[in-house]
Amino acid sequence: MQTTNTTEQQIIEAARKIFMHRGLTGARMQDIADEAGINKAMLHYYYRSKDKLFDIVLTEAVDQMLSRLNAVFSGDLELPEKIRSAVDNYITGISENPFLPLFVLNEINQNPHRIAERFLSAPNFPNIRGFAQQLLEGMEKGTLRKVDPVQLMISIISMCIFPFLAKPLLQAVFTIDDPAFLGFMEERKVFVTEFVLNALRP
Amino acid sequence: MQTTNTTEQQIIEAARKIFMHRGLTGARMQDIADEAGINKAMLHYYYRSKDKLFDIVLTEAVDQMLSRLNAVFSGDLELPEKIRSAVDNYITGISENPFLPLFVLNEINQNPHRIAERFLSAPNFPNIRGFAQQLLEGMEKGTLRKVDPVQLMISIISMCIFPFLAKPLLQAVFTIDDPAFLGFMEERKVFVTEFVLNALRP
DNA sequence: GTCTATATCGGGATAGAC
DNA sequence: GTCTATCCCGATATAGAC
Repeated sequence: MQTTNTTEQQIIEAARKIFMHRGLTGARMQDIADEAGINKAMLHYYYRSKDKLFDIVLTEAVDQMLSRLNAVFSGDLELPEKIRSAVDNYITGISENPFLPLFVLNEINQNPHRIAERFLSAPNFPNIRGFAQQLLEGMEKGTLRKVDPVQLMISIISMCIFPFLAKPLLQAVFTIDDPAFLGFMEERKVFVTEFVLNALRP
Repeated sequence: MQTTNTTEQQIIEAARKIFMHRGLTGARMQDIADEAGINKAMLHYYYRSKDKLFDIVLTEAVDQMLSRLNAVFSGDLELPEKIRSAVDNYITGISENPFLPLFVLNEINQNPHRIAERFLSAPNFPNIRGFAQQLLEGMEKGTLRKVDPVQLMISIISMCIFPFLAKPLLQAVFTIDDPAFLGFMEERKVFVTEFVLNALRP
């Protein structure tokens, strides 16, 4: 039992890459085989069907997104620092895997029930209540302007994720290349943090 | 030449519905024919191929999104009122066609070059400069906190669009049904407007 | 213009040799 | 475990009668 580059691993990695980019219906088994540098039949030998293979990739992806959400809303930092670190971690994480959000959102929209269940039953489902509680306390004390915590949480996530979803469009509109886009997202960490904290001033 | 419900029209409407929901690779010509209440062969009679049909739907969709962006950033209102009306119009517009953003973002990511060109060469490309200029003036006068106009514009759009992209997920996480979601988006119009204006206080 | 029947093709899946 | 060849089905596309 070798630790790296076993055939199963190669297949999963290839499948992840192709499925992420093309989606379930857009991906072809041949593409995955080519990407993995093996034969098409091997895919069926190790994983019985396209659906099975896809299921594994999707589960991994959902898990990964949940971990990120967790990172955003858990921990016991003070609010400003928590928001700063949340935005930072989130944008950094997605930068390493920029197709992940679109992939997950897509498949959720294709099959809401199946995936919603998977999210809710996940062991690492994020601790939303804790963050909301922390916000409410700040509002009671008067250090924060009163806003709906749910609206706020969704706004923070929106501002972090959306630019990745619309990346090619933004690049076209503002004529920026790939390195410049990364720079833009680095600046965005600061912008979003400042933006949110300023919006929450009483 | 009748004004409504010509066969071409029925086909386009059906194609729009199916393509929006399933994407290019996920949609089947049979589904479109069923939806239009006609025979599969008719699709090829009026529009030569699946690709041709898809192209028409996509072009329409891109156009529609550009119009919305235009609505957000054009006009000659004062800034607070402009932002309020922009958010309102945008959320209302997408509510009527909630699959549009995911559809467009998807196909942009599948084929960045083709679609980016289409965006940029569109006659109704939004007047971004005007809005940015308006912001800069406010910042000079000291009525607005200084921020990067591009980051701001993307943030406003993010907060309006993202909830629609993640709708099934949000519904699962917060256990809200369809009517409640609409209510949530109504409240969001006010929230986003207030949020942005407060963030821009000097 | 509208239908039925059919050709054609791509891609998922399996058989079987090695 | 790995390969080649092949099966088989679903989906696009076309032919041709009416």
